[in-house]
Amino acid sequence: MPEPALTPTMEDYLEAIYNISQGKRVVRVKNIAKEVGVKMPTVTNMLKSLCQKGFIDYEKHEFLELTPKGRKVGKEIKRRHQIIRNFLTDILKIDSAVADEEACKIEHGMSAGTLDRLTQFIDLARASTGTDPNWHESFDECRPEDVTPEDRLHRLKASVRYLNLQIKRLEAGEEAQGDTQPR
Amino acid sequence: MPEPALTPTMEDYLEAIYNISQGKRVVRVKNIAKEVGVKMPTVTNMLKSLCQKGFIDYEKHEFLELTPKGRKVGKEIKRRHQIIRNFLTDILKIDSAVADEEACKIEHGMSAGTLDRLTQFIDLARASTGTDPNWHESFDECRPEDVTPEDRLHRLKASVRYLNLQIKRLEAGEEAQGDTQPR
DNA sequence: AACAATTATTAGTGAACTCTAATATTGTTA
DNA sequence: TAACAATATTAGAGTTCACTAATAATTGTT
Repeated sequence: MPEPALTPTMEDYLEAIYNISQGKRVVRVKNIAKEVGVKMPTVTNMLKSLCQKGFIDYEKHEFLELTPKGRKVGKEIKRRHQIIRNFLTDILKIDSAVADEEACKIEHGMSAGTLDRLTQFIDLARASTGTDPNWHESFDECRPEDVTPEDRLHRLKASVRYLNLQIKRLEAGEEAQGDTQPR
Repeated sequence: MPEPALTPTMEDYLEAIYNISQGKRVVRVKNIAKEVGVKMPTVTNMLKSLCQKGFIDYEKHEFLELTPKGRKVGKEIKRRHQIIRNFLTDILKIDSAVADEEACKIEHGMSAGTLDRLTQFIDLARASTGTDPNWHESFDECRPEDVTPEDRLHRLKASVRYLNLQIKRLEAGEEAQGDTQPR
């Protein structure tokens, strides 16, 4: 049985409906149109299609609601959006508006597995800000103009020393472990 | 003057043509079809459109070539693809095939600025493997199946090679550039 | 209750991208 | 070179998603 064949566009609509239904007591065609960035007739068309596919309950001029199936999708897409957005703003320090815009386009192209991985990464990177000021900090100031070549050279050499130590340990059959956090 | 209005799909075709023209001496409709994942008539249609827009030189049954304009686009999209792919495989440790697939979908949604930022980040994360034992290590460990010591050794050595190259470049007074940003 | 304003739907169109089936061209080989 | 195989194009059609213009339904106001 071929799955519902949900297009990225449809996912966007479901996400929009999900978002609106969180903030307002009724979901209006007008609101969806604004959120998605299309005209109202386009929304009406899509609503028919989503209804027929079982993602929303919809009868014209009446209330419109996500079905459980539709809500699940909407929620998932929103989750993806936020994870990607977080990565862009918190890690890459991209401007918030730009991050939102790009998250919209990216969110349909990543699998759940990759998203999970990205989440783990963000969490860990955040946690690391405390334990190691280096990487995160220096990434902040890593804009071409900010880091002097000497700085960078210094950092690179330190890295090489560390890596060579790790390699030596590994080759000696030891468990390679960070010395600040032995487990 | 409104820009050429290049759709993501068109970008994919230009990337494909660019890739093929790197490996083979002639670019065939058949090859493009395979690379993009469509049937031949679909390619023919697109070729007309790309030719009309000035991205390729094309006359039916004859040789087909990217124009400078088209080559620029193809190269840029390929660059994006590789940066994203590198992030997915090297940082998130996503399986190579999956990474490729997802890079395809994501590559059209990110601005040049964000891509640059991501490049910087990848470079730094690689360098940080040494300076900070914590974040990167433990991130490796949250992986379902653990990395084998051989894998790790391999990776470490690659990092050292990479870093040494960077150092050499820096000491030679060159602009230090990551291999994620081939310009 | 009647009218105006807001909101929503229909009807008709068009662009982008894909397909299959049929046809044409080019290249190869006996 | 004639015939066959490989490659490419045309013709015609379908899906998805967007639009404008016109119409209808609902809601708010006097």
